[in-house]
Amino acid sequence: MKQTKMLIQTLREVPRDADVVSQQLMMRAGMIQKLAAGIYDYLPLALRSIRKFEQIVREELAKDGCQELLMPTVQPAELWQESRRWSFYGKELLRFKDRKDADFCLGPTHEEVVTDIVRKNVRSYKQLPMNVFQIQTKFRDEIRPRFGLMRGREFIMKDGYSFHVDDADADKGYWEMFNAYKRIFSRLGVKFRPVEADSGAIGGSFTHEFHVLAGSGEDGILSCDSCEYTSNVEKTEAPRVPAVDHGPALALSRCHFSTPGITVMEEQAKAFKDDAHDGLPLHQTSKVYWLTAEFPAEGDTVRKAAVACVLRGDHELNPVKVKNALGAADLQPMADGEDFCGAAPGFLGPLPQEGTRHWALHQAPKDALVYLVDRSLEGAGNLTCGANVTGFHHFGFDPLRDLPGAKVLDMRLAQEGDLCPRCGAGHFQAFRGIEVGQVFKLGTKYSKSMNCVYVDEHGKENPMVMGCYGIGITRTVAAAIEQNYDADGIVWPWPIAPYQVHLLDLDPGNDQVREVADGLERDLEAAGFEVLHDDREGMSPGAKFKDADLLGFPLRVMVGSKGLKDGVVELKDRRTKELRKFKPEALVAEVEEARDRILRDLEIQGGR
RNA sequence: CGGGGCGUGGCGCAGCCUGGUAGCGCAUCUGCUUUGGGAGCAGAGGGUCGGAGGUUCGAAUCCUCUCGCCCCGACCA
Repeated sequence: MKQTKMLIQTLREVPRDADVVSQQLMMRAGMIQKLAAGIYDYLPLALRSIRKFEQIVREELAKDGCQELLMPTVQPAELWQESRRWSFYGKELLRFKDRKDADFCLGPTHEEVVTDIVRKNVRSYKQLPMNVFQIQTKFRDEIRPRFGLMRGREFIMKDGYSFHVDDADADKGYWEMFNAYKRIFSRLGVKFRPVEADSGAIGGSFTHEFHVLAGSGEDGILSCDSCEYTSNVEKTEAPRVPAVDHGPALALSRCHFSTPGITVMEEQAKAFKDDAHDGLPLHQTSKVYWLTAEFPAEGDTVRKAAVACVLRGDHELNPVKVKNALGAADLQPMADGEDFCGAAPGFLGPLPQEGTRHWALHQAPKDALVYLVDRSLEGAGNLTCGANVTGFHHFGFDPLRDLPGAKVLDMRLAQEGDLCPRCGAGHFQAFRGIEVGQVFKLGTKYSKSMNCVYVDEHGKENPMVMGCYGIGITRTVAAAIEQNYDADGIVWPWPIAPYQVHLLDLDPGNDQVREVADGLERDLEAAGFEVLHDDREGMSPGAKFKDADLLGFPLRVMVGSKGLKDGVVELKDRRTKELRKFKPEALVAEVEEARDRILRDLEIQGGR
């Protein structure tokens, strides 16, 4: 392919509104352009990568007998009303009316439509299990689209759905897809991790996310360096740290330490001084997070509760754990915690001070006030805690003794270096990840509400058990760039590079050079390579090098009069920058060798 | 939705405070000279200054309204 014939306009400068690497590089490389907030044109180069990744997905899913179909982007409201999501789904669901004033929406996902298809066509257990998927453009009207293709409003997604006769078979289907996803991301040529994830409000079911590892990732991941346990920090089980022995139990001493004006935990700990102490270790302090929980509505009343979460001073709170443990619909930091407790930030505590709303609630029925204690504080005593009096801390605090009715649970944020609670041998390593795929066991949520049933061998009707499986196609391509770039531009993984070889004619005005370059283009294409031939005239070699670095195809071939004078052309590896020279006749064989080497390296490095 | 910022040729920006011929770099086109890490010279094309209203002899510039976009936060896959 001649570059002069291709729609590629590279930019030397970074567009002002591009704020993540993948977006900057894709815009500079002329791959994408923004059409509106969160909506992008996929120009030819980008589309080639997208199509390549789609092809990998199709091939791997075909191995598990998944069937491809295509469902409309425009969906009628009726189906969404039937599943009740028409009202539950937020504003991300873009709704509109047709000319007859009927309600429609742009599909952010296709559970309703696929369930409708299956219930209309599948009647018998003999037809199950069934697994269908599509690769389709989705639309979610995100509150704040950002990060280019990583969080657009319009994006391409592979979404698959499986239907089963029972739970056990759904589990089987789940693990089948789990393994298919491992194959897909391995073939993609990026470093990734399947991680255990929080299943959120849907609850009960299990789910894995697939993350491409990248420093710019939005999600924190902890992975045991000894066993397979890898999870999203939102969910990671934190090991129970044994209580440190702080000597014979003391009684609670109110307002024992005065540290006026010092609000930072570490500095307070140093400033806790009395006759027997000159500062305390952080693990002898405690901290409290005051939250407001809202529970699912029962009738008209929404029940709220004040929640005090007590943790060791050097531990952090994981609100997702608290939310799940309480079964809360919503959990927020208490908006008016200072007023509630009667002290300034830095001096809030779990023990009530007379005359405050906290004090009043403390006397009242317990379900409006909940005390939670992290399990790493079980058995701990002689601690400090905020006094709920500005400038003061109590001493001799024993959470379980002093907070009657307190519940003990794991609610701390696990961190790098923590002992793995699964195997008890390894320690957590931290990664940042970009979520590009998810496998989810749905259960009967949709089959029940939409009456998607089959007849079993006893002639009895049962709801099908469902699973759903997504891969963000466009997001994955962007994530691959987030993981593979350098100061000069993109460094494409071979399997999704728009082209594999960038052939630079450094002297298009020179007939001999042009002939050799044209010949090499033909030879390489005949050997099965995808070649972009930079035949642009009147451009300095330096400019072509810069563009080639930016576009980042794995191999670069350079043909110029300088080299041909010595009878050689050059081959450069984009990633290693290794440069080799040889006769033009040897090029195809050399390129083949380089490809084999690159693919071999990918197999070793990719995945885990 | 709360806070902050920005809209000026395709891209990046200046001009606005203090109203008076719309400018610079990149990109594009023509010619000549160049040619191994974003070449030089000469010339050319391209902008209703986001939109509407107002003030004024005169508005990119001042005022009002409005639309769009970006960042931080909350939300979400």
